[in-house]
Amino acid sequence: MPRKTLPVADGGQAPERADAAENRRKILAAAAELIEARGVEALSMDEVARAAGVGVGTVYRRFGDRATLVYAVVDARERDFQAAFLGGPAPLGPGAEPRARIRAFLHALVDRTEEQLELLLMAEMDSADARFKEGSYALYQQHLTLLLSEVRPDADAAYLSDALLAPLAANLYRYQRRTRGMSVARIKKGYDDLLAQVTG
Amino acid sequence: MPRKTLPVADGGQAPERADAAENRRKILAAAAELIEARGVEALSMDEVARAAGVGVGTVYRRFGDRATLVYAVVDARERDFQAAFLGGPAPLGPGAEPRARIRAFLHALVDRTEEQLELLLMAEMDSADARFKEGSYALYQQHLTLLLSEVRPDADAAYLSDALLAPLAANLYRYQRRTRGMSVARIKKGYDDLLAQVTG
DNA sequence: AAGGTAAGCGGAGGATTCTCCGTTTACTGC
DNA sequence: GCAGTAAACGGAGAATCCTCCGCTTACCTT
Repeated sequence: MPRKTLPVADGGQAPERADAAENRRKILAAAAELIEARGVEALSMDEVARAAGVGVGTVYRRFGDRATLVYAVVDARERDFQAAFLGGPAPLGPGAEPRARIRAFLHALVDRTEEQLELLLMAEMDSADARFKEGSYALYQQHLTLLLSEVRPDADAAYLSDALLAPLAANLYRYQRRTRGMSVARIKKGYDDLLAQVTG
Repeated sequence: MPRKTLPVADGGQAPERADAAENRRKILAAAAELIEARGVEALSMDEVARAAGVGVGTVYRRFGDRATLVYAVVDARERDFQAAFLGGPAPLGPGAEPRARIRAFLHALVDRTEEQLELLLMAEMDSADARFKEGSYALYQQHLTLLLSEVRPDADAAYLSDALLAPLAANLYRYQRRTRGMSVARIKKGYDDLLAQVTG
């Protein structure tokens, strides 16, 4: 039953040979281009392999599965956002008080979910844990945990940040927007209320 | 590209012919049995069809896709839980004060997520919105919204209940439990803290 | 109770994802 | 340089999901 076999995360980080690195670049570029051109829905692994000029086996060795590949594309697109909250200007970046940074961070995250919705959705659907394992989730969660622990040192900041990021799961977000017709403003307002309660 | 085509929810509710209803029953029973016997991972639609004694096309006409079928099985298993919070004894059922009911409800939901994790995971992965569209999510969300609006009439209860249910998404829950090693108790405690803040 | 019709049925086949493993290639130590 | 080895490559093929459409059947109307 080859439908899905979650690839075991290999603990050791072998330094990756030169040809392998080159192929990773080619594959990533090809995937990004194909998505740009025809949408995520239409992205097939065979096609990516052909466009990148490698065998399909190579695509799978580098990226494990579809979801991981798509997340890699998302990540590449988000590099600048990540730089912004790590080292950019306040209130997103350092300098502002924690409460303000948390708020700015979550609002920004709502915006990027809105923008990348299609991609995120596709990636989430293909693999149960690519979102957490491969995507930038770990980074976001860590960032939020740190900020929260400053504001509420008594609480389980790690759990709390999971809980605050959870409503941004692509499938829920899409359901709220498309099926229930909630506006982006309403979602942000909902977050504000939540934050007002949680961060005091 | 036939990988996925979300079935359009047909607004009209044609009353379903007798043979169709019978086949639905047979398919559901076969699916439940196969899952029981060999796990969700190994469940193939062709196999379900064969075990139920119908064509594979019939399975798809009745249930649209894998996710919907799996959710139907989950729902069948959860009938009693649903009865418990709708009409059972307090604090889950009516009679207790809203705050206590909310707490009992979420704790119970954590337990059922723990129990049905494999099934929920599989169903979530196959379809982006089967969880919301087909599963009992709507019921849970409605219930929670009602309780919340009693406690916090000023807030956006609908959004808030989405946000409180979001951490129970199977993929996040599994990640917390398996990869990060959080205990069930810790998760419940996290909820308690959240509730203490949100419901005052 | 007979005829008409909308709904249901079945299973072959297209499309896709991912695995497997024999062959090729980049790096290391001498 | 050169040989040895671990890593990477490629693509055929297995497994699966879901669609399509010609045939069949339950239900309603008269």
